[in-house]
Amino acid sequence: MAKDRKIDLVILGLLSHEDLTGYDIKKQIDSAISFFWKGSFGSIYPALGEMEKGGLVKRRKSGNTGGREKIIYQITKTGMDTLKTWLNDEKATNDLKYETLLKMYFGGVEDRNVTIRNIEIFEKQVREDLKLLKFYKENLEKVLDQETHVHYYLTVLFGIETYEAYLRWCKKAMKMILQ
Amino acid sequence: MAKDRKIDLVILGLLSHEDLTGYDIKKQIDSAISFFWKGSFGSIYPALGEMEKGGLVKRRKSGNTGGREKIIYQITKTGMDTLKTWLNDEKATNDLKYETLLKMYFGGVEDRNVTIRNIEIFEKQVREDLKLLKFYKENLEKVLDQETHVHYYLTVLFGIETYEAYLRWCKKAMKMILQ
DNA sequence: ATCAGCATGTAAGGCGTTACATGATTCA
DNA sequence: TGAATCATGTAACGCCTTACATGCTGAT
Repeated sequence: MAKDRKIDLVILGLLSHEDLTGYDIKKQIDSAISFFWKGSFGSIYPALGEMEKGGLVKRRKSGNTGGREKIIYQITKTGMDTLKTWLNDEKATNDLKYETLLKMYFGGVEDRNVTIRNIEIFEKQVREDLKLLKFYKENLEKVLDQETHVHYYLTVLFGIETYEAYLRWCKKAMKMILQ
Repeated sequence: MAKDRKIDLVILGLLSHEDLTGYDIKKQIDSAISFFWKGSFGSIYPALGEMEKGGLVKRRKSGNTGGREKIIYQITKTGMDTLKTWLNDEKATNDLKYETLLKMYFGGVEDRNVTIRNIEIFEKQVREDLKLLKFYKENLEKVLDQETHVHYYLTVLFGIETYEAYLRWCKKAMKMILQ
């Protein structure tokens, strides 16, 4: 596996639950984990190819119904070991880039209305995302008896907790700027 | 200026307050804004060079005391305009990559002790960072009368608010896993 | 017929990190 | 004298995004 490429682990993680096509992987990244990770086709397909060469995943014989090719990938024993090794590795980098905060930090060169506007834009986005996260939460609560769903639930809880913190900050920040 | 390179804006933002060397810029990135933005010499020096060509920054005549060269950069009128245009631009991408959450999401393939350990590692880091953020907060409160410091203060408040949310999540998550 | 969604893949280019190369100054 | 800090810069390499190229299937 490539040295530091996290997309490989994301793919292995998804494949550890069920066999998927590259297209399915993209869809799952865009829905369930999109608020804390991103991935594009241009990174997924090449990664799948290299991982196949490396023996981390393999193609499953697919019942091609005469249509366009459709490659369903399956995780191998080696792939599963790689995933577990990573889970047990104590180092984890959380790489956060808030352009919004950059605009706060340097906002002093402009009129305060600009900063106010930037807080409003952020707040609007956060409210929308939070709504979605709460929807996920409700759905997961119906199936929490299954072990795997507890892990999904934890990430959703994380999202809700931080997004609510964002909203509290918006309120405080607005108050400070307006006074 | 390069199309989407945010390091340029960071540099312009820092130079809008005071003239700095590339080395100074790196130091400021590593201290004040490190919890929401990163930057290395390998990106700062080339960016400064290109921005000079583009007329966004210029070299200030420096009193070289016979020692090693030391280039002090100054923001130009064009640079200031670029900075302001960016501040007024409504789009801002907050790009978050939490490897910790990835490990939560896929934690189901391993024993729950692994997930517990990963939460503990995260919590330890958060506690340390939070201590530092609170130290910054106290120092800023002494100089809050100055307009610029209000903007710095806002980012620190953001950090504290979210890091405290992280800790609340750690507690909840631990409880869920242990039950 | 045509459009959205399914499906795979490549190419160009941008951005960034790490490691390396170089050398001065200051302090123990 | 040696280490830490100040100071600038380049080279190699890796990773990712965007845009493009291609074509099937099913619904309207």
